[in-house]
Amino acid sequence: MALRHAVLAALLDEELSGYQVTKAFAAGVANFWHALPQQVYAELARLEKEGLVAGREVVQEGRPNKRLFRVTREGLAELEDFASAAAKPAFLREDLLVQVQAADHLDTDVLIERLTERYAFAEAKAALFEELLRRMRGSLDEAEFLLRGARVGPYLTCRRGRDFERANRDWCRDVMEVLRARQAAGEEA
Amino acid sequence: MALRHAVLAALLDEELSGYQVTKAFAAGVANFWHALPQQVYAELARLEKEGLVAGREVVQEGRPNKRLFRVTREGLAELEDFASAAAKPAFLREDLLVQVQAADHLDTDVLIERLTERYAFAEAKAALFEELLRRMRGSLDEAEFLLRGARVGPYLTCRRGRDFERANRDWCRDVMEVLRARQAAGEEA
DNA sequence: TCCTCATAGTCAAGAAAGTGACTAGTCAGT
DNA sequence: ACTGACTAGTCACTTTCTTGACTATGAGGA
Repeated sequence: MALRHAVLAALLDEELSGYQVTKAFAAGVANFWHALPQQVYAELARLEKEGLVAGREVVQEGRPNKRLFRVTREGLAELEDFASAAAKPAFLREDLLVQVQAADHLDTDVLIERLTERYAFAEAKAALFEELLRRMRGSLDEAEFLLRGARVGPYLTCRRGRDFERANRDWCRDVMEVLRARQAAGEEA
Repeated sequence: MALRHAVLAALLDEELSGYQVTKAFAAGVANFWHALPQQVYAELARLEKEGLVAGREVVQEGRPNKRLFRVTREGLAELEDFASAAAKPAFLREDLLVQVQAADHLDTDVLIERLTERYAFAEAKAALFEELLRRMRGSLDEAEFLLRGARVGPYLTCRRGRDFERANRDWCRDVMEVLRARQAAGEEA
């Protein structure tokens, strides 16, 4: 049930609309958690019913009205509770890992296509995170920001996201190199 | 539906019992996918019903009988199909990331406890993967094994697992450093 | 003018994953 | 004699996640 805590964490620093929260959890920019709009709205409704977040209607002109949510005192207590319990470590769970696991029994060229796609995706996502980090830092250099900046939490998680995608990119590169070298060695024989 | 393909991939190189497959997917040694015994057995049953794996009973003395499974031609075709479609990239989805995201609103000492736990876990798991890699390599050095060893697939996924846990460990270390430095700076002021 | 994108959501259904409990025999140690 | 760990599984249930479709309005471009 970490989505509920992820939503709470997202709302800590500013009041956001449900729509804005869904954007934060969207595929491209999910810097610390990912979820679809339907999940987010459902979770917000549950959180509001339980009094962990409070919503208020904001009437807008030129576009649909929206509801802005903020975390209540009870919501913060819930988060503190969550943080006080041991976090369960996550597992790597990638389709591509399954495909590479079977590499010795599959067509190398097909696998290299998959790796190339994943490489490009990882590269793009790492660049996006890098850009987000730059914006969070503002004019400060990193060491300065980490020591004195407001809100390092989102910065630190974003950095993990960037490094994760960099690691994915590098792994894809290495695996492609290995597969190509073996292919060449095989043809030679 | 990647568990089914993960199970197929696990059975590619050798005939295994359901129990052995559950061990391969267990928390400690899940080098490319993770699942509980119940999930594994259920998936094996489904795969057998669909003719993607074939099981045979092996009578044992001194311990319960077991069923050994192997991948059929249809099963391999299914895996090839799976590999020919684009793999969907996974997201980082860690409780600890949610906790760190909220770092600016939570107690630093509590968070450092969580980070210390995760650090130790990551370190242990990375060491386990390292040991597995050593065993897979045997007497060959890595470059030699990657070029000429049999079955590099499992080796490459295991390496990703090791690097993932190393990255987790390093991130935990860095985050703790940042949080401690801010704590010290705050007390000083 | 039509088409698409962005805002701001909602509903229903299904697949996948996780939890807890339980059977049953063997072996090693206290 | 009892306890706990290992082998080898199974049943039932719940939560979580994903898929797909659908409602509105307004702005900008071809």
